[in-house]
Formats: sequence, structure tokens, C-alpha cells
Amino acid sequence: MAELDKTYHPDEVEARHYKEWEDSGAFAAGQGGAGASGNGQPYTIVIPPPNVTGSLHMGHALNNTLQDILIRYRRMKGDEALWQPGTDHAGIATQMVVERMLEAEGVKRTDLGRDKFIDRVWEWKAESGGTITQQLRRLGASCDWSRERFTMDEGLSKAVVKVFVELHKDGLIYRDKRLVNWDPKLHTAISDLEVEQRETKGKMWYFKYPIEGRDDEFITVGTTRPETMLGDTGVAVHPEDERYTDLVGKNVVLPITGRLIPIVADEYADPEKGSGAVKITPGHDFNDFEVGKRAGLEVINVFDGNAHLNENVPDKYQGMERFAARDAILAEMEELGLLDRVEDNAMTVPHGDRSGVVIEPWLMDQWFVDAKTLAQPAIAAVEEGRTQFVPKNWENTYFEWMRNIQPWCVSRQLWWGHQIPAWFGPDGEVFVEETEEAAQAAADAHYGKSVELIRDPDVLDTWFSSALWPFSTLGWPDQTPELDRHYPTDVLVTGFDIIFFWVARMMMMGLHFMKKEPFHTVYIHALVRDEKGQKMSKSKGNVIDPLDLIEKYGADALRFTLTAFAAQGRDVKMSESRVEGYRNFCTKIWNAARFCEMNECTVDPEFNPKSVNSTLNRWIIGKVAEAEAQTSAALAAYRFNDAASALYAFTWGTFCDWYLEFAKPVFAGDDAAAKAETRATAAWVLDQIVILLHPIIPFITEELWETRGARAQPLISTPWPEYGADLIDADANAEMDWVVRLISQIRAVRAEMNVPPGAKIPMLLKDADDAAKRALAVHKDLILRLARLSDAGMLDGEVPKGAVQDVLDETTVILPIADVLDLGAEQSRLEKEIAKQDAEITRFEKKLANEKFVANAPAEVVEGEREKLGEAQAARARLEEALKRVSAVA
RNA sequence: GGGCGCGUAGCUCAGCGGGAGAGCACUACGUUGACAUCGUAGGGGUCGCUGGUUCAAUCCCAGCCGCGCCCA
Repeated sequence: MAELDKTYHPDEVEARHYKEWEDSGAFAAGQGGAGASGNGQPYTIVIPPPNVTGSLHMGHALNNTLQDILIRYRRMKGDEALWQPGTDHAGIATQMVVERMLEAEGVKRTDLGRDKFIDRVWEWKAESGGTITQQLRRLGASCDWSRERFTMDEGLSKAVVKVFVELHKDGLIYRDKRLVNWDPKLHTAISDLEVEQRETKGKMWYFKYPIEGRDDEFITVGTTRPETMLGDTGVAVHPEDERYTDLVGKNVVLPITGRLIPIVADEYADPEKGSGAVKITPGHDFNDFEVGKRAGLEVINVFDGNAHLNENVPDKYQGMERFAARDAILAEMEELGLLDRVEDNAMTVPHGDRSGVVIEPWLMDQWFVDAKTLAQPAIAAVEEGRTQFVPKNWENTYFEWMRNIQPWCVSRQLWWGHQIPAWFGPDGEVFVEETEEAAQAAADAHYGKSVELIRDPDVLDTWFSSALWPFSTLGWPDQTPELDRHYPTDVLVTGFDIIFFWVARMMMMGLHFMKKEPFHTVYIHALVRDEKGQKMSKSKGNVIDPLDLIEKYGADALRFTLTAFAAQGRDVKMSESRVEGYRNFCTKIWNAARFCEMNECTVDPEFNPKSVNSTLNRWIIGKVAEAEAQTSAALAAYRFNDAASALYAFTWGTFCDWYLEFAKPVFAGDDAAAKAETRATAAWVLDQIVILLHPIIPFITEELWETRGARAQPLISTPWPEYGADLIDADANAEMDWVVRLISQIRAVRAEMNVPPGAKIPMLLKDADDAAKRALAVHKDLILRLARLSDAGMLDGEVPKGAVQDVLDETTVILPIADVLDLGAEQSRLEKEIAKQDAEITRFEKKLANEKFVANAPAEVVEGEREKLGEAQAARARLEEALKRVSAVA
């Protein structure tokens, strides 16, 4: 046993213990932990897989700390705890990273070709893809790394292909020509969820479109996107808008192009807005597309993949970039005298969440998942409570989105990802099969001869594969023992921003393929913001790096801070001063352990908490049981902050501040039996503190566990204690509570009356009842020391003149310090206390005088008020007597 | 526009029908050998505003004011 340093140094300790845990197999489900016997119930959490390109940010730190607390707790409880880790392949992000690397070498992706490019991505992954999993280790995450998965793994890829083919055969995946969100920078379609609507101050331009056959007559249309006018195929007005009734059915001559396009009636046109007439560009606007469909308008595509104008526009505009085209068209319209006016206009503009460029709605063939059908059982699962959100109000968000769900565009025009298992015949017929051979066979059968097939070059949305995560990571489509044992999983821990991306899609896929919800609970935690409540972002420069905090204060301090902040339904405002505060908490525990070490409080494996004799020791043992009950109740309810504060209050406020102080006079005394029992008890309690805190702060607790005694197993694998309610001793609680209150009161009075801290003064109790007499007798040493008294006893006879007096329950506490007492000050102090009691008495009396209160309130509440009134009156009477005695002298 | 949430001590936040709490900060005192990354004591709050329900409202309901987020 090495002697403990004066302060705790996290850096070396953390690295050492993490390595020991991981190397020993302590994280492995069914092998490590108290559940190693194999008798435990399975308890399973799948990690929300971070991007393989990612690095640990505060959100990850919170998310994974909470998961780790649950897993470590359940592991100690004896469950077969599996925390399934891994990363996702982050299609767009990863492709961008590798393209940037190539760019530095002066190479383009297309120069390399698809296969070589993908090789380079794998090379990159091998070198740099482990960043975040290493960082999770720094945090202390006890994931079963032996089971780490990656969405592009062979097994998971097999699952993806199978899911795609099956959904296609069921008609739940289909190819369709629809408007999609096109990212003109990344050259791929993206899903609705990957589009960010950004508030922008834009303009509304009003164009005058000449009416066919009517000289000098125009209809004025508003537009925020003049560059799309070359693709206009209609003008819409509201059917009940009388201003335009006679124009419906007529044509306008579209300026610049000279195309004739109809004026149609459609409720989409808002008579209140602008001129009430809108231009319709079905090829480049989601709403216009619907209008065009209703009115049978032509769809003209005027952009290419770069959002430059294409061959469908007049020559001089061809090849022009969209915003340059906007300026050019505005200039020409003005020249033509057809620009009516311009207004400022607040609007939301869709941007790609990865590229940051304006998204272009673009008509094209893509693969879609029939999300609406898949959503139905997923909605029912939550409605019927088979999966529950914590906090519950997030269910509304889930329902809202699921009930209005749109077809999910899953194809991406990228190279990095799961290539879609679809092959096209010469006439465009598509064959969707798990292998090329199967597709070829199907095609040959279809055509009656062997034809050449071309595979769809597109890949699937990354979220398509992560939707399968709760079962694909366990081996599906193979029927593995793990799948059998760990699916459905228990809880998904995630942030609300990911409800749509993850939770919803995992619910849909899990229910469809496994016929069971992937988890019974979805715990939604808060977002981590900076101390001003701003969302952390690189552009704002307010990002706090969790690894910096770990370096500076230790992983435990960061974890405890995040846990203490993780109240349900509120965001986490991260502040370094709080981390510092909880680092101090770690130091406090450390020093408590040093104190125990110095006083030979050695761990006794035979110690039985039920067999202790002294009130002091029975009291603290009961307090341990109370702390455990609070902690377990809090964790069962996912009230992480309650668990943290219960343990903080017990460790610092009860064990360190009181019990160890009480132990000092025992250790200094000469009662050998009491000394031995208190030593053993202190060691036992410290052990319990270390055990109970381990899920939240694993490193320092493991270190204290191992350095303080020879152990059967490391703390991570030590069973969580079950104390039994009989350890809580009401009599011991009452007695020690009295001692604590007596000492606190004496300290307060001393401070108020300016008794020098170093001065030892005598104390006498007047009118003490039997319990008080006994408590004073038993705990005299403790009281003398902590209240800094020279002596303590019972008063027979008269109260000495010039004494400070105070009231504790039935008893009057007397401090005879005539020589230093300022009688005037004592008088006014007592008067203040009497006034305080008077206020209380008035309140209780008023309440009890209210007949309706007495009649309607529960009996125990009324009785409680009566008792409180009695106590206040008794205290007041004693204070009054005390005041009289002082006044008689003064 | 629809939805969710928040306004409690200087700051960050718990509590959420029956005597206003914690941490930090602040003030005073303190080298009582675990700890100054500490100890003891203390000051500080019409619990956003206005109504309502109730014997009783910081807590429930309605409206208003301010702030945040999500979705259109």
C-alpha cells in the first residue's frame, strides 16, 4: 500500500486504470463485471455512433458520461452489461476530408477513380478514424471495445444490402422522379433533415409579365428568386381573387424567352401577399411543383448540377452561375421596363448542413423509402408505451414529425458509402438483388437472354445504415447469441436534435425487421451550451474542448460536472468554474482517504455494519444506506443530477464535515474498543463512498479502492451494495442530529457574540430532558472539541450572571462568559430571536384559527402546524426568560 | 404561423400544492497536523407580471411581458 500524495493527480492514474480495465476484459459483456457469473440479466445500450471523422465535443462528453454511468451502475448491480460501441462512416463528411487531403496533393477524386479513391478512404480511416474512440477512452467510457463496429464493416454492409433488397421487394423502397434537395457544391441529393432553413434578409422583386393579346396590360408577380424565371411555366392567382378573374385562362408572354405560359387559378397564391400573383417554376420549387401538378403545367429544368443555367435557356444565359444570372436577369428586366419594384423581404433559405451552400430543388430520379408506411408501427409503439421517452414531453416532437413524415430520399451521389444493390438493364429496367450474380440471373430471365447490366453508382444515406445499428451491431442478419440476448436493447441515450435522424429511423427499421422496438426507453438529454447559453460553434469561437478540461481538472471532475448539470428538461450551460468546483470535490475525497490512512482506518473484509455499537458509527452507517437509496432511486428515474447531489452532500456535508470531525476525538481518546470500531467503520464508509461514486467518477474511486487495501477484484467489477433498511437507525439519527444542532448553535452564537475562535469556554444545559442528558454524556468529547468548549455539564440552580443563552428544543444552552460578554449585544440578540419566534407564532396561530384550514387540510398537516406552534411558543418562553435574566444584570 | 421549453439569491441552477434550497461568488474570522483545491459563521430572494382555482399557490389554470429552441 503506497502512501497517498497530498493531492490527487489524475493524468497518470486515469491512463493506468483505463488500460487495466480494458486489458483485463472488465468492459466485455458477460466476462467482466459483477455479472461475470453469467447469471445476470442482460442490460444493453448501443452508443449513438459518432462520425468516424469526429472528435469529442461537449455534447459527446455529456452523452457518453450518462451512458457510462448507467452501464457501470448496472454492471456493478450484477447485470450482464453491454455497451456496444462503434462509429458511422459519415458519407459526405468523410469523403470531404479525404478529398481535401487529395487536393493538397493536387489530385482530384475523379483523377483517381472510384476504387482507388475508396482505398484512400480506408487508408485514412486506418490512420485517423480512431480519434474519437481514443477520446472516449480518455473520458472513461467503459464500452466493450472488443465488439466495436463500423457501419462500413462487412457484417453491417451485409445487413444494409439485405434491408435494401427486402424493403424494395416489399415495395417500401422505390425509385421515383421527384424534386429533391440538391447540393450544387457536393453534387449530391440530401434528405430533408440535412437541409438547414436559415433566416435571411432577402428581397422580393416584382416583375411585370405582359398579357398575351392585350397591349400594355401586365400581371405583376412577386419572386425571391429571379434567376428561376427562365423556367417559369405558369402564373398562379387565387381562384377568389376578383382582380384577376378575367385573366385566368389567358397566357402571359414570359419576358426574355418569349414563351407563352398560362395564368392559372390555385389556392397556393395568397391574395394578401404582394400582388397576389405568383410565378410558377415547377422544376425548381417544391410548392410550385405541386401547383404545376394540379394545373398540368410543363416542368422545365433550367439548371445543371452546379446550379449553372443549362441549355434550356437563351444562349446568352447558358453556363451562367445562378447568382450571376440573377443580376443579369434583373438588369435585363429593368432595361425592358418590366421590373415593377423591389421590397425587402425576410425569408428562410435552405442550406446544405455540410456544404453550407444554398440548396437547389431539382427534379431527378432517386431512391426513396416509404417512411409513411414504416412510421405507423413506430408511432403506435410510443403511443402504446412500449417505448417511452424520458422526459415524456419529447414524445410530442417525435409524433409531430412521424405523423407528417415525407418520403425519405436515401440515394447519395457519392463514392464513400454502401453502393446501392441495383442494376440497370439496357432499357433502364432495374434489378435489385443482394449480389451481382442474382441481379444478372434476374435480368437474364427478364430479357430472355444475357444482357449487360450497369450498377447504380449511388450510395445510401449514412443514416440508412445507422438506423440498423441496434441489431446490425449484434450480428443481424445472422441469428447470433448476442442478438438473441441483447435485442431489444434497454435505453437509447441521445440529444433531442437527433430524435428524427436516429430514434425515429431506428424505431422504424427495428420494428420492421426485428418485430420489436429497439429499446424500451429513450432518454433525451440536454444540449451543452456555453456559459452564456449560446450554442457552441466553431464560427462563434465559444467551443470548450472537453479534452482541455480533462487535461486541466481530470476526467472525473468533468464527468461529475456534466452529471450534476444533467437536470431533465434544461440545457447545460458549461462553465469552467463548476468543473473546478467538482475537481475540489475529488480532492476532498482524496484527503478524506488520506485522513483515514493516517489514522490507521484499514479496510477489514470481515467488517459487519450491522454489528457496530456506538451511536456515532450506527448513525453514519445508516446515512450510507440513505445515500445509496437516494442514488439508486435517482438513477432508476434517469435523474442523474439528483444522484450526483445526493452523493456530494453525503460525502462532503455528512462524512467529511461531521463524521470525520467526530472521529478525531475518538482517535485521540483512550477508549481502545471505540477507537477500533470507529477506525473500521470509517474505512468501511469510505469504501462505500468510493463504490457509490464509481459510476460517476470511475478513476479516482478505482485508485482509492486499489490503494487502500488488498481487493478481490477491481472496483469496476465489485458488486453494488445492498444494505437493507434495518441499517437506518432512527434513534441514532435523532441523537446525532441533536449533537449536530447543538454544536452548530454554539458556533453560531460564538461568532455572533464575537467570542474569539481560539477561546475555550464552558457550557451548561438547563432543563435538559433525559435524551439530551444522555446525548451530552455520551458525546461530551465530540461536543467539547467541535464547539471549542472547556467544559460541558448540567446546570443545577441559578443561571450565572452574564451568560449567553440560547434555546435548543426543551433545553436552554448557557455559555457563562461574563468577563467577555457585551450585555447590550446579548440583549439585542435575544430580542431579535424572540421577534423571529413571534413571527412564526403569529403565522401558525393565524393558520390554525382558520376554521376552513382545520376542516379541510389533512389531519397530519394540521397536527404538524400545532406541533410547530407549540415548539415556537416553548422556545419563545425560554428566550423570554433568558432575556429577563440578562436584563436583571444589565 | 404551429409546437416545446425557460424566467427562483450577484451568477449557474435544483425544488414544484402545506415552514424558500445547493454550488460558485461575496463578507468576517481562522495555520484546532486529512484537506487554504480547506474550515467556521454570515449577508443576500414581493420564486417575471396580472388574474383565477384552493382552507393553503414559487408550485395547478388562464392571460400578459421577456428569452430560447424546433418545425412551417
